[in-house]
Amino acid sequence: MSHPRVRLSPDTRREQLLDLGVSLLATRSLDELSIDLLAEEAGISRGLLYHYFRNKQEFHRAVVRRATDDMLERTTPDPSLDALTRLTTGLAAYLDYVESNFEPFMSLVRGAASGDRFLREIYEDARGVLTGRILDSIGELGLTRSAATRLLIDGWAAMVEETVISWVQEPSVSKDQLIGLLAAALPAVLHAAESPARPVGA
Amino acid sequence: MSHPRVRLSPDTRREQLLDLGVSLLATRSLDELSIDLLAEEAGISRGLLYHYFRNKQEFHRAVVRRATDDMLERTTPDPSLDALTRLTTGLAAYLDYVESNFEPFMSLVRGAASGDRFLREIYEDARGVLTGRILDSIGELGLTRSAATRLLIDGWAAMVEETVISWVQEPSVSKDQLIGLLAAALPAVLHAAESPARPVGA
DNA sequence: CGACGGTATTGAACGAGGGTCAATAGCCCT
DNA sequence: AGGGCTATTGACCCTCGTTCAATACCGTCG
Repeated sequence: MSHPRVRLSPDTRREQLLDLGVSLLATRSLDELSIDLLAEEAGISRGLLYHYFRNKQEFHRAVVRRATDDMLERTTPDPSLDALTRLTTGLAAYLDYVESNFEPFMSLVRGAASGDRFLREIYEDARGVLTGRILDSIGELGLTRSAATRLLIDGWAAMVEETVISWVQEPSVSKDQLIGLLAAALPAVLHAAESPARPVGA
Repeated sequence: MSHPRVRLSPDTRREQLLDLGVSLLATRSLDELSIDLLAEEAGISRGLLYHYFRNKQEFHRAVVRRATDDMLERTTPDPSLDALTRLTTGLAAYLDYVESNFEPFMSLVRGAASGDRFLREIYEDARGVLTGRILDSIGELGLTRSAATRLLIDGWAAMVEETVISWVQEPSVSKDQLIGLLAAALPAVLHAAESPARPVGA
């Protein structure tokens, strides 16, 4: 049951551990990813993990960061396309990613919400990249900016996330319809900002 | 340092522990709410907690459920108002709640995302109540239902949540403006569903 | 008003899991 | 082939959740 000691280069070992960590998220949540389990799966001792990561938190952060980098890379739109097509293909790629990596993706979203400030930052950075892509396309999409634009785009992103998660678990419309809905919701929300705000009661 | 033993009725004790749990969330995240800390603050031994709750998870769930019940109660709209006013006053109450209970609120949202299935259920139930209120008002708001309505209302709720959290941390518009934006976004999003979906590339 | 009994409460003990470190042994280099 | 650098180990400690038999508070009844 005990493995022979195998000596790898630091880079190789680190990569192995991160890759393994991400793949384990397919069947486990982040806080079920214990040092014990990882060491067992990697065929190393628990102690070794601490040569590569300061503690479990930092390891978790590194794993989540790797997963989000992967997600961002896979959803990068082709810059030669026009803004509207970038939006819809970006949404399609995002949807595909969530569909085929549901558990790791949920770990990202969950981790975001966990108490850990750094995990939350990783998540917010990732969302920032996604919304940044939109923000950059605003002019080309025929939309204008206001004080609330950033806020609303972030809100729209949250809506996309929630909707996609719900849809993957229970598809109530076709994939193309969903993409169409979400794409249409973006200008709809931003236009809502331009109509005067109604004063609230009292 | 050790307290004299105090014997309370089960109901009183349970209430005390739940109330204390909720109030401790004001300065701590859910997973920083340890048995040790709670026992210390309550002036009881750790063991006692296990007469009232099966384990820590169940205690956490009970605390979170209490916090969400509180939130739902405080944001219940006056049924004698018309639908649009219910919407805006409901949003205003929600905003007020998040403002004055930011940390406990974040614990709810965070817990939702944590690995715990039951915490997620509590969160989804709470959101379900909020969106149910909207769903019930749809006709009165002059909106129509389609296959995607539920999905989009959930999405809109996620947008509200995200936007409100961002806004509380960095108010970039006035409170009334924010409420106006969010209220306007609801019909905007639902109308977007009615325009035909654009087919996606390829 | 005092003892008595039910049960709320305790605290010591256990186990699981994170974190540390001096000792060990693979692999590359000459 | 041997030696040295350092990747790797495994035993140890500590924190924290959890259990349970023993204890003592408080309402009740004589």
